[in-house]
Amino acid sequence: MKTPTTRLTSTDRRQQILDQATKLFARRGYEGTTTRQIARQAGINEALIFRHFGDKDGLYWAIIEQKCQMGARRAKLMQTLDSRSDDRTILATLAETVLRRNFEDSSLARLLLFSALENHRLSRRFFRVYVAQNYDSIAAYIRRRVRQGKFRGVDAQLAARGFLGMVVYHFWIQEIFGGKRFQKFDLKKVSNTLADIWLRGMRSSPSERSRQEARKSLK
Amino acid sequence: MKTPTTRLTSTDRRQQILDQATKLFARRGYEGTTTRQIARQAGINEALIFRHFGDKDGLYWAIIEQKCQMGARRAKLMQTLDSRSDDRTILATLAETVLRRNFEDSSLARLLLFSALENHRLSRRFFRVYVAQNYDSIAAYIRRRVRQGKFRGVDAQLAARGFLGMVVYHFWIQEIFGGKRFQKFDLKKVSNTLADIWLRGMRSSPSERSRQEARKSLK
DNA sequence: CGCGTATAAGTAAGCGTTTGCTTACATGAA
DNA sequence: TTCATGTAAGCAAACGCTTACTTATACGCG
Repeated sequence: MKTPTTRLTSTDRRQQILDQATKLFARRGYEGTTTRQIARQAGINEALIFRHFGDKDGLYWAIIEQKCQMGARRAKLMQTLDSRSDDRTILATLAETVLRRNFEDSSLARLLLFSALENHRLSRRFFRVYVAQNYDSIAAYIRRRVRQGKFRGVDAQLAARGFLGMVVYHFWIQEIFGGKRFQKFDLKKVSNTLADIWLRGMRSSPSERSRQEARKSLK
Repeated sequence: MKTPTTRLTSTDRRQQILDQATKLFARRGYEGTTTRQIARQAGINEALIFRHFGDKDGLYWAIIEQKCQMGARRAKLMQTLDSRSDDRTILATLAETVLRRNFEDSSLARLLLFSALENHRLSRRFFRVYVAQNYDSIAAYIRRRVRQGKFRGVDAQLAARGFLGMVVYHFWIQEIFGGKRFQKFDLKKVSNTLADIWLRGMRSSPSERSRQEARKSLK
């Protein structure tokens, strides 16, 4: 009866449970996933989950915690914004990276949405790491370009939200709402088009630019 | 013990259950809401729910069905796009209306998101009525303006998605992700700013416009 | 190196509770 | 009187979680 399976170390097993649970929580949400499902998916006894994580909530926390650490480490995505390329390249690259990452593995996005919708207490840090932080980076970039007279002087936070909005919303529509069943889009085309619209919308017109330069030379 | 309450007619009671259930499903999702909660919220016995709707799924269907009918009827929101105002007014008004409606009652948006995330089978029609249809209206508007030489010739579907993306994403961040706890925004300012960015990004430059007119006169 | 033992990985079984849902009965309105 | 509105009570299954128990494995000791 007993299949003498090789035992895993505590950390390995912990990680395996974490991985399987992440998949399920991302697919069906916290309330929609049972600890029994997770155990079966991981091929282990349910009790192991509780030994490792205390309770279901603890498991969920551990998942978010892990995703946050991964997110903090990979925050260098936003280094794109410091590159010396032109604005169009920077923004199209940023958009393409965000889209590609999410399309390759939508579980993080789904987890974020689920936790925001159904479990606000747990999701605040999640939100800060994956959403608010990115805004701040983009907003800082925008403010710099405004100071340099390249962008119009609009609310940087709002403009940043506008850009990410275009990009992330497109992903959500395609992936979460199933829009991809009706229409497919070329990733590069989407990135370029959206970046282009936003950029033209932000660039200061020549007249504004000369006014800005005039103001500068006064000081 | 018995409080001799006045009885409701079948349709009235049905509607009352629908209303209360909508609130709860919007707040906690399908899996996160129990039929007992709904009964208590409506101040009735649980069995009444099953008499009216068969089972929990039937109740959820009835809610989505009702919301879809309401959505189909109010599709005239998009008539804004046919008004004779200038583009800036049209778009800012559209944005403001979408934002105001959602901020006043976020339950529809939450319901839409929840059903997309956790119950894909039920959500397709929902998606078509509340999302896809709006795209088509805006895309048609864009194509018209492109034909008139006022907008650049970008993919209309994508551009429409970009515009709604900016607006709807802003709402989601504020309301669903709790962004409003960190920063509040003036509704009119948001609408105007986002509409402005998008519009400047879409307008054809004078050189393009003259080229377009040259092409026109050739025919 | 072999070996016994402590320790932690892993399990079977089932606890009390809640879940969606049903049944049998009461009661107000036409 | 009739019949649909409404309820009390509870069922089987599934829920999160615990307990009591095996068993593989790392490791100190001779």
